Amino acid sequence: MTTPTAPEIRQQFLDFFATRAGHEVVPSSPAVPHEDPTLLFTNAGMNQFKDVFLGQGARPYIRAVDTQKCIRAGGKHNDLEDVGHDTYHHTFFEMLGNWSFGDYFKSEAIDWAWTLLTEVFEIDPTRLYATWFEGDQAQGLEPDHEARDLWLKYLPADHVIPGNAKDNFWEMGETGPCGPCSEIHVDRIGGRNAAARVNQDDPDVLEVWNLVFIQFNRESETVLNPLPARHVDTGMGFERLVSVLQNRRSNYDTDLFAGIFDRITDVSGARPYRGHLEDPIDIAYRIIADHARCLVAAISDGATPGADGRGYVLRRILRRAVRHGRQTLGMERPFLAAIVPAVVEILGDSFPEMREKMPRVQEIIGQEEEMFRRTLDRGLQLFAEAAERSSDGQISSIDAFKLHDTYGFPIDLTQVMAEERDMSVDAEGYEILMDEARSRSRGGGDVHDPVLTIPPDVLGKLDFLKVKPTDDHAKDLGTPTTGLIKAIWDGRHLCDRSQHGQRVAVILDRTCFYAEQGGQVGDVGEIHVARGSSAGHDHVGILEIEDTRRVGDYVLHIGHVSHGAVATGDECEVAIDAHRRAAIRAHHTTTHLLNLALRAVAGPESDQRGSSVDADRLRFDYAASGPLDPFALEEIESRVNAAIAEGLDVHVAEAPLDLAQKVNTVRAVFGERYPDPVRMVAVGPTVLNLLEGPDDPRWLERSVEFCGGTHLKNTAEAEDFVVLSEQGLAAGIRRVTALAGAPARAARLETAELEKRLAAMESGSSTEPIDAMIRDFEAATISVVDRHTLGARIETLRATAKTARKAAAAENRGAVVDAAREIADSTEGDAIVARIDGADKDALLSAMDTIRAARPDAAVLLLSADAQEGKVVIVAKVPKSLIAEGLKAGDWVKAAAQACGGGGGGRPDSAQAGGKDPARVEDAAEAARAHATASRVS
RNA sequence: GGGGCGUUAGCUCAGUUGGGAGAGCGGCUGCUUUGCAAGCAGCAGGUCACCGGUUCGAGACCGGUACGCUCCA
Repeated sequence: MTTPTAPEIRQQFLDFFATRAGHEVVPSSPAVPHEDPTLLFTNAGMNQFKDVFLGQGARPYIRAVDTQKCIRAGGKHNDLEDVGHDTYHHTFFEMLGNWSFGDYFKSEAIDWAWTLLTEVFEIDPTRLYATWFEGDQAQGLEPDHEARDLWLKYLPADHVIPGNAKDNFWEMGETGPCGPCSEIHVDRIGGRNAAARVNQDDPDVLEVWNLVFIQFNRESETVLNPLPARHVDTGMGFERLVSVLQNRRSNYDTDLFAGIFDRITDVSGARPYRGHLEDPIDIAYRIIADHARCLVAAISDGATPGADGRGYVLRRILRRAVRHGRQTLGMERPFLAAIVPAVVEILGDSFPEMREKMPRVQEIIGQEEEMFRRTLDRGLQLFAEAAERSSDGQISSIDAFKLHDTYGFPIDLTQVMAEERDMSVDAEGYEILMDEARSRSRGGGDVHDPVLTIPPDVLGKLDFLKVKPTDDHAKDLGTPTTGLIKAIWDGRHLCDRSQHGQRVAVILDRTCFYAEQGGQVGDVGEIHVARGSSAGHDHVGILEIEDTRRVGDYVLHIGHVSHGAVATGDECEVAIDAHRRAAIRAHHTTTHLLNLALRAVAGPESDQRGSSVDADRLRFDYAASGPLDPFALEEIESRVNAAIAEGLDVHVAEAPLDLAQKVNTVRAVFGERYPDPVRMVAVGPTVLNLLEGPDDPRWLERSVEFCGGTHLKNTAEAEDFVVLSEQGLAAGIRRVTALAGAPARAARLETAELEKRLAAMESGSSTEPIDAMIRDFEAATISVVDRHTLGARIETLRATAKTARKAAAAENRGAVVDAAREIADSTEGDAIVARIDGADKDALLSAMDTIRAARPDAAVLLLSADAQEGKVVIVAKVPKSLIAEGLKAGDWVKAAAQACGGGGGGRPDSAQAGGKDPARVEDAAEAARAHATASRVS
């Protein structure tokens, strides 16, 4: 028998379920889940079907088979530190899976798994073991005898093993769908009974496949409810399967990794990979190969290394790979980008996006590696300082921790470097500090608002109660409508009624509210119950709606009862805040125009990466390698305004997805899944025009997007468009913030106001201080284009004002120094007290220098009254000889300052003070003279 | 999401208990020279990120904002 290759094995799996059992072959969802912010990375095959299990979504098929890109490197499943040290941990792996959505269950799933493993893959049946759930009394869970009995059809009793809740009861999270599971394990050795080694982390007896039977929803730690529909979710680790079928003892000894190892050998010049577990060089090989696969998968799906969230996880992975490459394989220069093609060579056929995005992936990895090099350089310097400080040959725990926590210098590197200097590191103290930091940063876990969503079993109940999906066709018009209250959800229960002050989510039979979706915020507004309920009660209630969300096909109106009470069955009048909606519509339509303008100005690579459409502004995030210059921003602003001036009609219609995607100008959002039929929003041409001639080059100048949002009827209604700012969000992602409609008009007014003031200053007809102008200018909400032009003019003014100020100060200082000379010449005694009005602190100190140059042995106290500013400045210096006689500068100025409503202090030889009452400056001078005399008498 | 650190001249960074904003490199000028980062002297260059507070007085202390780095989840 010839050894099958990895691609062959993958294909056999997909074919088996597709041809024998009618499964739909579904592509992997992205390894970076754009739609689910609660999840750092796709970490299991079920992620892309989560909405189905939650009862919030459906698919056109009830059986599916796929291979899913998975990353486990952050959050709950974190295998990062294990990778490299054993034969089977990965940060990136493929999960093969077959799925039943309310269709087949345990018996079919187990039969097919057995057939595939023993007949198609020809695994020796005596090497297979199966586990089943033994039940858990504490949680009130029954044993899964059904699964046990199904396995006993194929396996002898000593190969069918019971397992506890930890191993054999699968849960999606603390709450949510769950159920018993059954694992299949393979003994690589054979010819023995390995039952005792199952689930013992024995590298030769490993779990290959987990069959999960989802039949409950967990509401809380103690409450489990049966699900309306039961599902099957299976997951088989592809790399493990390949190692078994290729008869290798390590996942890393398969053709999934060989090509990557060869490439690392070429790039590093190190000796080839030998596959030893303890060998540092082989460990480095495994780490680099695994991490390279992970980085390629994540970055080609749109993630970028960064400072938080998934970006931070990627940064750590990259740094770990780079460190092992440098420390162990001796690669001084950036190398990781050069490994990428080897990864793409192996995985690119299964995941075409890797091939497509390869140049960009290499660019991002190259930049990040360069950045890490700078961090290391800085760390080296700080390490040297820390080593210098150490007196006992040990780097202190505080230094080690600070190097790590504040400067990102990894602890193991600190240890290596310490050893090179025959020093050690206080690792225990470091761990204590690290634990403290960890518990500090835990703390505030976000409290999610239970009213905002509805768990699957309650959704099932709604279905049972025949609450139909909300008809929200009226949302596009947004005009007031009437409806019936079908359900009230208080975050825990469905209620019949809700009273004044309560916060609830209300489901109506129909609504004109728009639920948050596609970046557009949900509507706010009011729901009035004006008449009695069907039961004839005579009551009135008002709901203030603060937010609108969608759960499955229901629209949730979230708010509190501000007056009276409301009950299910009530008829109500439904009205959104129409002014707010108008601003939102203007922002949404101009967001589309902005997207188009960006493509024209910044190039076709500037894909949308996020969007927020609110009443007071819009934000648009896009992929970009660098910032937009002022001319590009001006071009974008004027392109959008040109489309507004044209008065183009906005057409909205649904179209079959396959036809819609053929339209040449459509720009789909990366990683987004679109429904079929899809809703098209076209600015200019009608949807019919587009579908009839999808290749018409004229469309390329028009905006056409797949979008569920609410839009203007005609671009002219937007009136104006203003780009507020353009800034970097993360490496490779930039954000444009902009305004349209009324907020844009306000911005233009503000610009006009500033321009008027500026012009007055330029012509000399205004004496307004430039500093006030600059403050207002910086705080202003105005177009970035206007900011640029006004900014240049302000800069000119500022430079002029600065020169003038300096000249005035120099002149003043000249006059002050002249006065000082006179004082030096005309004053008797060795304690000089004199006034030089109109001098600021610096000028007064210059005067001081002048006098002391002429009279080195004299103590000098100078006062300056500034009637305009309303204050008095006092400085004093006393030579050593007079300090000895009891005259201290600090006391001296204090005595003077107190006489004119102030205070002050300083050293005995030099002090400064201030007073608040210029009218009493002569009193202050008198007090100073008195103090000088009195202090020296005593 | 929660911490830590940073932001001072064109660049790299000092700045002690709050009391006159500094160094090195770079720039300009002059001199001396002209073999490897030349030497000497002089000069210019700063809303100490921004806003508010405490104070007679803030680069420094307190609060907030922005940006950057970094750690943890």
